[in-house]
Amino acid sequence: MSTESNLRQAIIDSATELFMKQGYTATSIKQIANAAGCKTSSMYYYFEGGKSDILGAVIQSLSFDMKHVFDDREFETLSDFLHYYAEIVSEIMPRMNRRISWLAPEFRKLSEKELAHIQNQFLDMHDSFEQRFKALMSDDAAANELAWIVTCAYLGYGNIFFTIQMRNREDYSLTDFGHSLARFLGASNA
Amino acid sequence: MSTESNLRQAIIDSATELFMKQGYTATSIKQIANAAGCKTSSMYYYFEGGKSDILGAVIQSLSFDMKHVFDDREFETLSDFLHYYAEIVSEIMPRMNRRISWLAPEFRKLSEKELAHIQNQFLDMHDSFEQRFKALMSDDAAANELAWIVTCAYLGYGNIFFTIQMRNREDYSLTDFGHSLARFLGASNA
DNA sequence: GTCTATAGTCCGATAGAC
DNA sequence: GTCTATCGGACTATAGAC
Repeated sequence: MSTESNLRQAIIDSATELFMKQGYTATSIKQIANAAGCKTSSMYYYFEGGKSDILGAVIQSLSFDMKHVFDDREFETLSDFLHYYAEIVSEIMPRMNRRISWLAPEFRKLSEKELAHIQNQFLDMHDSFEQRFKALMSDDAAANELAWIVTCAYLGYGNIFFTIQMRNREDYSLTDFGHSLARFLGASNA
Repeated sequence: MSTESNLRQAIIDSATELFMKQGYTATSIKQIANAAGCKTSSMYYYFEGGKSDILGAVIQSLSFDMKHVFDDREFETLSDFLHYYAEIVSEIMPRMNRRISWLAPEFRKLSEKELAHIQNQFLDMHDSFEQRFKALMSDDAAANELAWIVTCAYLGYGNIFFTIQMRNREDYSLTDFGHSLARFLGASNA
């Protein structure tokens, strides 16, 4: 079917998995080669720039697909949407967070293009909220602000409870968090 | 005055700075030694376990001191407190975020004790909010929820705008964010 | 306590056979 | 395209002089 290289994709997939587990610096090209089923020298055929070229390819392959999740749904109130979103995001975010948390210490090394690619994932999340909120609130500026609050709140939850692995207090699930948010912010629409 | 070792503290300080700049894995013990003004072999006198022992010492030295900032202030409403906090946190959080963001990919390597030490920093932030909110709201359970929302929201802002270095849209400052939060959540008290 | 010297390992990368 | 073989360098850690 496809004439695209299997090995190239195998390298990207293996590298993605290893970077998520160990971080970029802690992962050696030998580990990537082993996981991809080839020798380190073979990787230089597809990635002339070596390890950093692989990093670039991995970043370009990251995509979160936030928007399409509720493109076909309509909501009557802000509260309805936020409660519905609380359920949806509980499924999506753990994976999303796992995919990018290892990147934080590497930002200094990234090219403009790679950095912009990651940033756009966050902007997409904000814009996805903003578009919804504008349909449910009369004040466009307020919809923009609220979209930032919700984005920051959810990504902060991800930061604390996934990245930091904070589990030693009574459980406070992502779903619980979402519904709390809906309750407090939903009132602002009235 | 103090009979404590100067070199030991110099190693911790140098390591802290380098870890913040480059991350733990990317920092070599030679770099730490150079910055501390000694040789790598000397570090093994104070840190028998080598590099990972230094990491432990650095983590133990991290402290954010959130509470005392407004221990002597009283607020009449939730909104008053959140608006005041918006200003305070703008000064504190950039430094706080810089101090811990490099740690994220290292959590797998940490001991129970070191992990708990970091987690307690977040719990302290939440508890600091919760205590305030209980004095300003009638519902204790709601105060707890709101404290999580605010904590997650602020640490999410830090994640996005400091760690991710997202600056390519129109400015949305930490102070702006705080006041937006105060406006939306302050209404919940009425 | 701090040093010099060095052991031993792993790293990223390249040359060249097939 | 993928391999074997190998280079020079950087790394963590240790031994032992002072």
